[in-house]
Amino acid sequence: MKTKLFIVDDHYMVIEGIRSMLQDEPSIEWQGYANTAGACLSFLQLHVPDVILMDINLPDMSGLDLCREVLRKYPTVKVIGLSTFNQLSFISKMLDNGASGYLLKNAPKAEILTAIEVVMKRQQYLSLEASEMMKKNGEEEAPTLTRREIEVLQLIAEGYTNVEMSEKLFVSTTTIDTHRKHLLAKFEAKNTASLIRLATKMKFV
Amino acid sequence: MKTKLFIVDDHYMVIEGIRSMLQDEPSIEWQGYANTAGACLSFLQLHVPDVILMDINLPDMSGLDLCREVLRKYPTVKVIGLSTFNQLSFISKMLDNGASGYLLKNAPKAEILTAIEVVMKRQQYLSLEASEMMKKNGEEEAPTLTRREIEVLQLIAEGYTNVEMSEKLFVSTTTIDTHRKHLLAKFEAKNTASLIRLATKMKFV
DNA sequence: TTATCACTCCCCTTTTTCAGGGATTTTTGT
DNA sequence: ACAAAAATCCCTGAAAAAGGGGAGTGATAA
Repeated sequence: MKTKLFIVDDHYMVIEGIRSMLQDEPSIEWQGYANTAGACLSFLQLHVPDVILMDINLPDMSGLDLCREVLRKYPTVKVIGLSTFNQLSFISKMLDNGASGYLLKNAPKAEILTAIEVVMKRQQYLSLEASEMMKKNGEEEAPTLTRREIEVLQLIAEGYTNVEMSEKLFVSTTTIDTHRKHLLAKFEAKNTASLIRLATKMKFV
Repeated sequence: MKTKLFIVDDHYMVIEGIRSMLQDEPSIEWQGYANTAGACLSFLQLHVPDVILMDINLPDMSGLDLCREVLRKYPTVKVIGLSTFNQLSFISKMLDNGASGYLLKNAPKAEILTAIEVVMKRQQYLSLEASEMMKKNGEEEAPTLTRREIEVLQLIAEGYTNVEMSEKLFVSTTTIDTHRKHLLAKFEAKNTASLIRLATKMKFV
């Protein structure tokens, strides 16, 4: 029984690479690829693969959202996240959204095959390098922010003062101050500078 | 006369993709690939290709430095930078370091061939999407900072206050304050928050 | 039907940063 | 050797942020 494989990635080179590596594998049935989340969802209306290799960064939708969406509609599909080193902060969120595993884009052929085998057995596959990176970077996990906090955070990063924000958002300056305190607490930052640095690294800004 | 092609990228999928796309091209002679800057330099001692496709991010050295190093030793080589969208800020630096062109990793086969042709004619190849992105982001140029200013900037980003920095660097708090004023002026930032945001985007932090 | 959470608002105090100056001493490049 | 750039130090006053409290409302989920 061949494993039906589909790929979503906006880099032709990556798609070509995987296709070239796996097209002669007897255990794999290459179903095709999509460059965008939209193209992926369209394809799934016609064919449902066993495994989807999915890039974290897509032009029209984040891989996070696409993953959730796909699994909501087609719960039997196994999703394996694809990423490069510097995007590891997203991976745990990807797993939270139901992905069965993740691979780094420098994975050799054997590792890709192993990952597909493992997730087909309904187990989780985590690449070694990546899970090590997770431990290192895992200490600084991105906090959960509310809508308003994200809004304020982004205005702070743009250089707005509390007074300016209060005028822009039609609330009191003390309200902004409260949001600010919550932001500092959630990021465990002692001042605006470290807050913005952390927020930028965690892609909030 | 075939064009001798070599690739430096730490993602197997990208290497496989390019190899698969170009291996049957009559105009291209595939010379091989390297995963690291070190491996690349070793290879070049034995064979000198016509064109090198070079990723901006390598594990052991930045593509910027590798590009400069390679061109210093082998000035006849043409280097084409490879990148994804979010690394465009590096591209202009890559060109400054002597690269002949750059491609995005979602480039189709035809574009890669065009790029190789163009740089072989000693012309520069800039991918359309990327050069557009350059224009947008090109307006905010990174200012020139002194050693001390970079030092202070990084400490600010880590959350140090002026007093803490003055103790760490064994200077007066007023000195730190002066550096800080210069930083704000150079970045045209009105406060610490926007300073750190800009500095992070420009890779100072 | 209570908690819980997000959002809002207020008080007070202290610390830190910003905005203006001005000025001296090292480095560094030519 | 000399000019330019960098690094150092100082003053004052105003503005902004941080630290520490408390508290009411509305929505929503258990």
